Amino acid sequence: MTLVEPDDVDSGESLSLHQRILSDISEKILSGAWPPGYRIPFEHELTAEYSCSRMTVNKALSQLAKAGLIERRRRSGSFVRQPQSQAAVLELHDIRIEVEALGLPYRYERLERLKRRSSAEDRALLGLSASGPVLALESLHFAGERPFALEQRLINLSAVAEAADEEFLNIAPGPWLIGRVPWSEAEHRIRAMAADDTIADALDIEAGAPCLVVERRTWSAEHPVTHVRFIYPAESHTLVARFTPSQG
Amino acid sequence: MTLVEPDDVDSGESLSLHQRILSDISEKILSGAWPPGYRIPFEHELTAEYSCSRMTVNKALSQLAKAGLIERRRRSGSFVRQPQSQAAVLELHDIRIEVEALGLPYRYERLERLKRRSSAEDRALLGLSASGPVLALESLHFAGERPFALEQRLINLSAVAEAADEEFLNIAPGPWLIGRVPWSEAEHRIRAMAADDTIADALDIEAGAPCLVVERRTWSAEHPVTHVRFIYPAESHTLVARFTPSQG
DNA sequence: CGTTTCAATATGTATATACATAATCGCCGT
DNA sequence: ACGGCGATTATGTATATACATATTGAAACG
Repeated sequence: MTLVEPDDVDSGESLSLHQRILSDISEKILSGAWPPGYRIPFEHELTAEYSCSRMTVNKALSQLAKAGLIERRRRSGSFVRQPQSQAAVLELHDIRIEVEALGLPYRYERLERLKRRSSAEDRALLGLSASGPVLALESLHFAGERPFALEQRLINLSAVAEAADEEFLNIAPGPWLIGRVPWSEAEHRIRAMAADDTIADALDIEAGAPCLVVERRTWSAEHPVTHVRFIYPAESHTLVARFTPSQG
Repeated sequence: MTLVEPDDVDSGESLSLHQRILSDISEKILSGAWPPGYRIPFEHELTAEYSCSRMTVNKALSQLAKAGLIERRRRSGSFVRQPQSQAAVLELHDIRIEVEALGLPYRYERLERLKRRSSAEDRALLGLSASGPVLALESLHFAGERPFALEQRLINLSAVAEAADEEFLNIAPGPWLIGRVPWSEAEHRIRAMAADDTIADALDIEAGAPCLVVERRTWSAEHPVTHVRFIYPAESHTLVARFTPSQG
């Protein structure tokens, strides 16, 4: 199997060896270069590959195993796992589900789609250290006739290469990503915000009106996958607001 | 500070040293013996404590740091972190929120509360290796006058000692646990089930009627915290059912 | 021919060691 | 006093080594 020589990927600034092995291998798995069932190189081969000790390789592989990307079998080697079934890990805030739970018809509309090299802001949002290609998407989710949520999403194309070929006209990025990327961790942030002109226009509310913003960053084995920001008009969507303080 | 001598905790069967250090320390943190801000022993002290090498201690502490239970500062030591704010990590399937999102009045009722030594089944559900005290709770969540969901919960008292003193008459276990236990990982399982007599009686449906079962296991830094099973009558709650296959 | 045994192999865990890095403390000179 | 600078200290990362353990595959045996 053709492995990328470590020298070829030397664009990374000053990651630890351990981190580099980890991200190299996750990238190969997430990109599909190493499909499920594929036997990844033995520890002693990777030792030669990266010219480092077995302990370092072992630490990285153990971490990948803990993250669920690979499965390790004594005497046999380490194998890429089947992508985790969707039932195992739930995606929160699937807008379709939220909308339909309210008994309203759901509709999705893609507004913008832009492939670009990650800006500093993109990297901050995604939690990326190095620069690379990203896909920026802006979409609207409707509940009946009314705009229900504005979605601003960044997809890390280094982690999910196939997203570059998807127009996202008929499918929302969220559902598309589920099942394709076995995400291992997610971080949420919720806050209130006044709608600026762009948002107000998109959501058909008044500029300055309060909005609820839910941001989620998703990783797959230390590898940033996506950052998404859902913006809800406060009046039409008080649901998530109850998460914040109360709980009495 | 008085540390529990490793010899005193020798009831563990054959955990690796690394695992033992990890669970010892998480237990102290989760039980409150080492409060937020407390400086845990230095690596070289733990080295003496467990008579092992610094590498082993280091690996365990690094893992605890990654899980968010402690914060490590060079030259200063390692410190117990403030429990993660509720906004940082969302609790899914909070029944109150689900019910109120439907526009119905919410009510909670505790049915049973039983403190016992964990059975084999309890341990399997929680993912515990060793035996220990657990709290078994059964509760009902109402939407208006109708039962909305039956909750069967196990709480690992080794991880959440204070739960032993709570009657859970006026507060549901879910909200109670949030904010008290900084959970780091959760696993979900969704399936369909026919209601047996007990469930049918509790939910006021016919025996054999289809139910949706959502199970969640929660960990805090490798430490099993709780297992909960929500049982919804299929007709009254089609929301989560949409998670399963479709997504086309 | 089927079963048992044994050696080979890949991972699992632990050790001792070394050096890098960041943050703090205290000394010292102005 | 005060500000800078170096020594100290705790963690971060990596190495080489050793032995344990599980599993496979093949040889030995009844």
